[in-house]
Amino acid sequence: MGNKAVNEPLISDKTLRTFVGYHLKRSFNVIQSDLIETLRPFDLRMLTYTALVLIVDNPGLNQSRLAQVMDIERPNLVIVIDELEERELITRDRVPGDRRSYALHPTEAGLVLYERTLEAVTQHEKLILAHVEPEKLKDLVNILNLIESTTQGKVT
Amino acid sequence: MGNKAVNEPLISDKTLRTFVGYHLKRSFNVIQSDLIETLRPFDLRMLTYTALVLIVDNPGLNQSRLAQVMDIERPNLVIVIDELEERELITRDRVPGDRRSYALHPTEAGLVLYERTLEAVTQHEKLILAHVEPEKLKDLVNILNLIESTTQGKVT
DNA sequence: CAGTATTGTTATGCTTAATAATAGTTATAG
DNA sequence: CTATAACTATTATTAAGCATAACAATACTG
Repeated sequence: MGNKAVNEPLISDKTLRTFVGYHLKRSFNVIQSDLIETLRPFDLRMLTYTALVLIVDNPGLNQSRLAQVMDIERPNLVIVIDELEERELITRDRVPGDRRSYALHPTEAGLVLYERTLEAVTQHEKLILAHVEPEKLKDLVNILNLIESTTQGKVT
Repeated sequence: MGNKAVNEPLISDKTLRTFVGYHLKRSFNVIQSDLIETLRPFDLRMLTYTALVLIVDNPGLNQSRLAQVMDIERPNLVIVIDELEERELITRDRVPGDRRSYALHPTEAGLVLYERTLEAVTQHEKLILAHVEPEKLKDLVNILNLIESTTQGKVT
């Protein structure tokens, strides 16, 4: 009997807590863990999911542009696109004007998966943020947009 | 002449923007990029820096406890501690009561590096967040704390 | 046409993070 | 007191995420 915690001296992260980045990381970790679990049944990782969503929302875009928007290097996108193509969720279509690049389009299966995951992800995020007032979430996003705009402006 | 952007069709991430996690990640990336650059001159990575700070703030803690607070697995902490020890920034001291564990303490050099990096990191974060009102940063941290508290409560 | 830029790709390395298995040590149950 | 369980640190291995260098095919430009 007796709580185990009595043996565990409390650790202070007071210095780290003075950094906004530390709080951002910890909060993101909570959301990310949930997202990974949410995507698991669909056999999607965060990157492949992000790519799928962007391809559905912007059919016909090429890999360079997609990598730019996703803020990753082109080489890293290749395996993501490979995977989506192998699973027949998207197609790499040659574009008449430029034989170097591919136009990326979702397949029917891709669209179906998009719809189903969108619903699941939306639902899960709603659940995990249920205890935060909607008003505060709006404020949060507004402030985060301010921080984002420090460097990034690659997306409409 | 002529803006290059006319050739680049605008890409929409409107679906992703409906997710708070997406904004969290993008904001964190801005801060993280800056932090990595800030730590580079000190030859510290984020993990080693975090460990150093926590050891300075909580001298004598052991690796299990530290891993718990840092939210990583114990095996992953070993190399971090190895590196800090090799650079003589911390010591692994045997504890009289329990010959299994080590008590981690900062060395003089560790304390000095701690002070110097703390100043640099604080300064850099202040700069990168200069265009966000202090009031909003306070709100931000409060809301992030709410989100953090969803799952995590390992730290004082 | 010659030289340069772009697209996609391969190869490679680094950082972060997880799991499995192990040795040494401590705690506990019978 | 001995067998078993639990804990600490470690090694090895794996995978995700992200970066750079180099390259072939194609397109652009002076």
